[in-house]
Amino acid sequence: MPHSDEVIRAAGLKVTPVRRAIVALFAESLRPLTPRDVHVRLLEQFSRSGLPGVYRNLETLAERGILFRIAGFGQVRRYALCPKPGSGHQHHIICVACGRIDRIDECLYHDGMMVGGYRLLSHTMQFEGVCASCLSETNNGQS
Amino acid sequence: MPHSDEVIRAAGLKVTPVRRAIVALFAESLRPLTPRDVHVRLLEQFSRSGLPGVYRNLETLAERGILFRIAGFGQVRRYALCPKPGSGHQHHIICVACGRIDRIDECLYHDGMMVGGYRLLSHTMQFEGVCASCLSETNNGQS
DNA sequence: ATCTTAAACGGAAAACATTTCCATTTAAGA
DNA sequence: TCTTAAATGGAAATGTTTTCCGTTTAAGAT
Ligand SMILES: [Mn+2]
Ligand SMILES: [Mn+2]
Ligand SMILES: [Zn+2]
Ligand SMILES: [Zn+2]
Repeated sequence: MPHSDEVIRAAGLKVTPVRRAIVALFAESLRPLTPRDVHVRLLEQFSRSGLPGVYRNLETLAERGILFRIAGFGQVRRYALCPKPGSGHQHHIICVACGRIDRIDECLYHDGMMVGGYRLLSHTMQFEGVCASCLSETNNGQS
Repeated sequence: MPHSDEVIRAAGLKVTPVRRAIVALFAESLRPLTPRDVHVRLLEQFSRSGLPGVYRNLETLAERGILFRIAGFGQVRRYALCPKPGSGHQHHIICVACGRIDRIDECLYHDGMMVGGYRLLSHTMQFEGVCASCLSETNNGQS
């Protein structure tokens, strides 16, 4: 009924209850989710949800530009909703103090540019830092 | 006998035959090596080399600043020799045409700078592109 | 309202990379 | 030599992701 169906259908995918729930989950979530996160949440609604189905759906949704696959924080994969379906790659930063993950909108690299003698085709980055609220709390923001 | 012993000893580690061979391997290798790569090469000299020992050694050598651990190219870890023991982090680029991996020496990010409202503590990056020699071969170097 | 079929599904098992455990060996300093 | 903490190999565990396969289902056509 909500908005998820449109997105799924527009991507040329079947609208299934599981898939609808997954997209809704990301639409509501403020943070990237791991396959395990998604699976746990799905089990609340579908007692027989399987992890392979979750992986399949997340990959499919990423291929269709609905989700973005985040790698590089540990060996655990995460996915985030694309701001608009089909919008490009993303970069993220994790706060070492509170674990929060945010999307970084600026990027200093652009595909096509020359880097170390290579013509750049794609790039991924992972940042670690201290978020604004943790900075102010712990007062190690300056000096 | 060669230079490896000094490096190992200077790091406060025992000089064992396996460890000496590992450091020598990296000193001779022009490219980063996976734990599996290292293990295969070790088996040529030590028929009873174990993979856990390889992992242990690579991590130990990385902790001591002799090797640098490269993550983010697929789910396979790689290690490269640090230009000088204790030199900082590295970034790498892989050629999608020939698979070659090179170290990138310039970097546009610096820890301490502000990124997306966070104070940056560390960062990793992985680049994909086409290397100079593949660029000239396939003549898709310009426009 | 059925029929048909490719897509999607769940469950079990496999595939991999990495880690843990533990008993044995060994480098290095006394 | 002697002593001991560090290092080692092998087996097994871990944790994530993938593959296989038989069953179910969404969606378009009848
Ligand atoms: Mn970018
Ligand atoms: Mn850097
Ligand atoms: Zn924080
Ligand atoms: Zn190349």
